[in-house]
Amino acid sequence: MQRPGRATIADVAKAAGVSKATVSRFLNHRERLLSPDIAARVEAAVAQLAYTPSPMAQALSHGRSRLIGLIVADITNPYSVAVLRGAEKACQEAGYLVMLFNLGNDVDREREAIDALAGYQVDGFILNTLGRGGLVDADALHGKPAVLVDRMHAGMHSDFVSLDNTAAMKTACGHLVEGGYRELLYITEPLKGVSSRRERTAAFGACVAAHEPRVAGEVFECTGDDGDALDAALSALRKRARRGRRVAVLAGNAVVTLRVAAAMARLDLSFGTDVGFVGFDDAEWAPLIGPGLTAVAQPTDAIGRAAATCLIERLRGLEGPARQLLLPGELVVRGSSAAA
Amino acid sequence: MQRPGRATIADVAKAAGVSKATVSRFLNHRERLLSPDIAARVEAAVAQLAYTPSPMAQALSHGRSRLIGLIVADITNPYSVAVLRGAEKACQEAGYLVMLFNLGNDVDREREAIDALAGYQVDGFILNTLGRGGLVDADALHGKPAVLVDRMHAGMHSDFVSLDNTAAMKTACGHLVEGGYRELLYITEPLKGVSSRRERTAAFGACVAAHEPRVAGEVFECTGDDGDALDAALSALRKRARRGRRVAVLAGNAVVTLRVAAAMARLDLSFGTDVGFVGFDDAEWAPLIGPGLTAVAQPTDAIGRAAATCLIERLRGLEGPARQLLLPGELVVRGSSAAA
DNA sequence: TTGTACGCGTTATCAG
DNA sequence: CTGATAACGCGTACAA
Repeated sequence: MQRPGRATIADVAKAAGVSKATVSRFLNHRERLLSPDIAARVEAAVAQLAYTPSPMAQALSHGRSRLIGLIVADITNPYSVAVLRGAEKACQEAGYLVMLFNLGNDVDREREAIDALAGYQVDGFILNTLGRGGLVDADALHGKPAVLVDRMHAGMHSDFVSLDNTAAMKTACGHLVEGGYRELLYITEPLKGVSSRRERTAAFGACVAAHEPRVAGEVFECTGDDGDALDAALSALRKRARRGRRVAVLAGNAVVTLRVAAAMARLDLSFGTDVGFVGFDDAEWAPLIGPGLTAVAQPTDAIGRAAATCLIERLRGLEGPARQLLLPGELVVRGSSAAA
Repeated sequence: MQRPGRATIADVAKAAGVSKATVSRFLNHRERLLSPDIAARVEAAVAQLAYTPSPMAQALSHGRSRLIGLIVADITNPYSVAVLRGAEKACQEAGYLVMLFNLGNDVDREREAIDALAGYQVDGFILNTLGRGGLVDADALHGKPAVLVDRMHAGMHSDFVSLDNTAAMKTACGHLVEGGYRELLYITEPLKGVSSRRERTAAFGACVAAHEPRVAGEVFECTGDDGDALDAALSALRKRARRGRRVAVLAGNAVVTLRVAAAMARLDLSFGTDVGFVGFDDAEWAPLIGPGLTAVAQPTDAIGRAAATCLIERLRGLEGPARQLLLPGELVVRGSSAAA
């Protein structure tokens, strides 16, 4: 029994009557032959002392830590949590541990986060951040590989995993148009150069253009502070509906969906009857609001898994240009987008 | 310029023309006097090379890693995320980093999680788990301190931080009784020995007893699989309301609230008019369901902070018996518990 | 006040 | 096939 920590490789070596090197080889280079009796002795000693190598010491010596740094812009965002969950699962299966760093929406802390994580010798990064706090380039990453999730950073050629925003938006718009909606309002958080927001907004514009002049569309950037502006936008939309032209809102993510739902309640408007609705992100509460909220469900688990897998492939030495994985969303139809 | 990693203490020493020990002292023992010119040289070298000590090597050598292991039963639970957020903030402020391990509701992986984290020399643990997978005692913690959050483990004398369940339940019940509700149904996830669930259930029983025979109460354990049973329980409750005796449901947490809301929709029942409602956990969507869901808001951020602070105090050497921090909840009244 | 030498636990190299 | 030995980066007795 050891008093302080766990058994070390030296303890095992002593117990087995061999050298530390032999023990190390027994564990790491099983392919090379060891004389059977020595192997047996080592194995017994390892088992008896319940020996586990110290990842810290391994990291120091061998260079790899089997740690993956996951940086999230805002852990409050259910999307991020869902992705994190998928990534964590994949990492654990591959023998990696995740170190989480939450930016709490403080853009400037991204550099700090990377440095802190790099200090612990993480083998690579999964980044779900804005990437605006001081140009996160390959250099700032301390030469370690990274995978970007949902948000592309300008001038960074890392692997990238995300929802296929263009296709998803096309599906959502198509569904509404088919259901008879003719005035579409896309509500998004302020673009601020966030790639996913820009992509969705651009795709929205393209969809509307494809149906013009039968369909009209508008974009509204919605901040958290200014509920009045949102109310105004919604009631304007409602008023603009004339001659049976039905109106609908598309929400850029779950946060916006919540804001829209609150505004609808304030204005005493009903989903589906007064205003059609489709939102990105299918939250657990989506079926319970009004007649049920139609949503574009993101394959968050798959996105997280893909990000982790991608990164681990790189860690295993995969070379080649940056890859882009765009995963398809799924439209979950509920009462809020009922046809005429 | 270093090719591989960052500058090491040796690089700084060389650049300043001193020994590694001097550099180390300059950083760690500022109180002791160093000759001013040497100090200046070291300082300059440190700045110029942008030197940062490797936490890994520090951990290996000095024993402490400035890492805190946070083990969560289920990261999908918004409560856990909120607590995590508070804990993470406090940790960062104190210079600690959080390593997250998510059990994904797999009880048996708790031991695995602790061992993995201990391998990385975490200085202590924050545990939000069931504590049933193989008796997590002080021994299994590798001698490191721990703080329990929300769920007490049997036979473990660690610090404990949680909502004051008894007081919160008393407030919730009192509010309903005062509002004229006379038939109360408390719906909880299966108790399974989870301390917080048991406490709330016990407190519910006590509250009902205090008002008997004016008020009647019942407890229903609601699994995720069996929606029919929940529907039956709800419609039974509804039927049992006679002679103007109003009925209400209390939900043990946000997950249950979601299930209840779904069941209410299936049965075409309305919150507030048909059935009163108060739920534990005030989720962001609570105001948007029906007439707004009355909720017991937990001080999740404070709980997380308190847990982290508690642990860090122990890490700094605080002795003494295990402490219990019970933080008060806040009742947020909305339409679902409207008075007669 | 500063430098030397060693230990932390592991892996890799190089002899044997 | 196996055993010394030198890193890895840092803190700290101990010596000067």
